[in-house]
Amino acid sequence: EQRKQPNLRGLPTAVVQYNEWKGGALIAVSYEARGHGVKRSMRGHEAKQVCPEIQLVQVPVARGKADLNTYRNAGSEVVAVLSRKGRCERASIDEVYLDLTDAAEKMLAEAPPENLEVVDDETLKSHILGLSNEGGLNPKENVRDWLCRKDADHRDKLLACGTVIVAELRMQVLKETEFTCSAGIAHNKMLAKLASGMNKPAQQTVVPLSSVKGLLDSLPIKKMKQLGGKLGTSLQSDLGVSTVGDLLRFPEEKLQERYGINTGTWLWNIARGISGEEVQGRLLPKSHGSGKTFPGPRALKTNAAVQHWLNELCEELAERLRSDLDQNKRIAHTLTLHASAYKSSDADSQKNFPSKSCPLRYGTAKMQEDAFILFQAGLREFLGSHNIKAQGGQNNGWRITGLTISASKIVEIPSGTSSIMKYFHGQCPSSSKQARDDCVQEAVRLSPSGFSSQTSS
DNA sequence: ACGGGTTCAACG
DNA sequence: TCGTTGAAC
Repeated sequence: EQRKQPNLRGLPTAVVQYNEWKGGALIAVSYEARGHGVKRSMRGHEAKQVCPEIQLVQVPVARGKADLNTYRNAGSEVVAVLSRKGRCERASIDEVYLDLTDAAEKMLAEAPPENLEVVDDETLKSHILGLSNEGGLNPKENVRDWLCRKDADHRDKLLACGTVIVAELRMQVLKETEFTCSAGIAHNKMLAKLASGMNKPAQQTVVPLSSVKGLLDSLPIKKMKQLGGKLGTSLQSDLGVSTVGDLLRFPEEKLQERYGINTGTWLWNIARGISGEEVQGRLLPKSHGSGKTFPGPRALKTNAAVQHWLNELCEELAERLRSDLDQNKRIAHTLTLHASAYKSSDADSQKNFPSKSCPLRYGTAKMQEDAFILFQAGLREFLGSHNIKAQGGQNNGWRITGLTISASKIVEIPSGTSSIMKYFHGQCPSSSKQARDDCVQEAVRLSPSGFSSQTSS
C-alpha cells in the first residue's frame, strides 16, 4: 500500500479489511506503526487509540468480500526476482526459501569474497550472529573480515558467498519492485527462517556454524517454527522444556515414544540445528481458496443466503482458476467446501460442520451448483440427518458463520504437444468413454488457443 | 467479532 | 490412495 501511495512511506500505516465493526481488522502493520504499539490483532479503532496519526488503508472489496489479489500479485513480483538465482520455494504470500548452494559454490570457485577488493555496503550491513565486536572497530570492518576469512570452514565460506548473493538479490528486489525485505542466511531452512526474523526491517542476518549452539541453547521453544502451538505448550508442560537447548537432555527414543517417530526425530534434530528439509522449487500455490466469515448477528440463516454467498465465492475462485489456467496452464481437480456452523438450539455444537469435496468441474455455474450440493450434504450430516426441518426458507436449527470454497490437486497440463489424449486418459480413472470425452471437451472449451488443433483431431 | 488464506501430518 | 480433520503459520 505504501508503494501504491508513496505519500504513506515513512508514516505509521496499517491495512484493514472491512471497517464497519470497530474500524475493521488489521491484517498488516507498518514498522512505523509497530513503533507506536499497533499490533496486528487490533481493530482499526483500537489502532487509532494507540496511534491517532495512523493511516488506515482498506483491502479492496469485490463481490462483497475482501479481495487479496493485490497482495498475492505483489508476492509474485518478489518471487519472480528471487527465483532467478536459485531453487525457490514460495512459502507464503510474503515468504520464500532459496537454495543458493550452487550459486555459492560457483562464486567460491570463481570469485570468492576473500579476493574482493570492494564489498558493497548492503553486504557489509549484514548481521553475523556471534561475531564479536573486538577492538571497537567499525562493525562493517568486522563483517568484511568475517566474509573474507581465508581460514574459515568451507561451509562458512559458502555462507559468506550466500551473504553477498542475498544482499544483491535484496537490492534487486528493491530496485525492481520497490519492496524491501529481510533475509536469513544459514545452512538450512529452519535456521534461515529463524535468522530472517532477527533484524527487521530490511536487514539480513547470517548464522555461522559456530553460532548455532549458542543461538538455540537459550531460544524459547515457542520461537521455533512449528512449536508456537499445542506441541510447544505440551513440550513445556510435559517435559519442562522451555528453550530449544533444554531438548538436548532427552534421548531420541524418549522423544519418539512421547511424540511419535516422526515428531520425536524432528525434535531431536532441531535441538541440534539439524533440518534436512529440502527447498521445494515451487513458485506457485498448491491450492486456491475463497472464503468469508459471517460473525455474530451476520450469521447466515437461510439456504438462499448460503447459496448467494457460495455463488460469490465461486465467482472469485473461478476467476482465479481461470488466471491459473491462462498463465500457468494448470488445472485443479478437487473442489472442497468448508463451513462453520452452530445449532441455535444447543449453543455448544459450534464447529462440527464437516467439509466435503467432489471432482471440480470448470465453469462458474457448475462450481456454484456443486458448492451448494456439497453444502447440503454437509448440512444433512451436521443436523444428524433427522429432527430439524426448514419451514418456508426459514429455520431455527442452524446458523452459518463461515464459508470457504477451495480448489486443490492442481496439476500442470503437459505443455509439449503430442499426447494430450494420453494425458486425459491418465487423468480420468473412469473407464467410461463419456467421462473422458467430457474431460477433453472441457479442456478444448477452456483453452481454445493452445489445444484445439490437437484435441479436435 | 483474530479475517482470509495456505500448507502439512495424522487418521481411517 | 483418498477424503477429512486439525494444527500451525
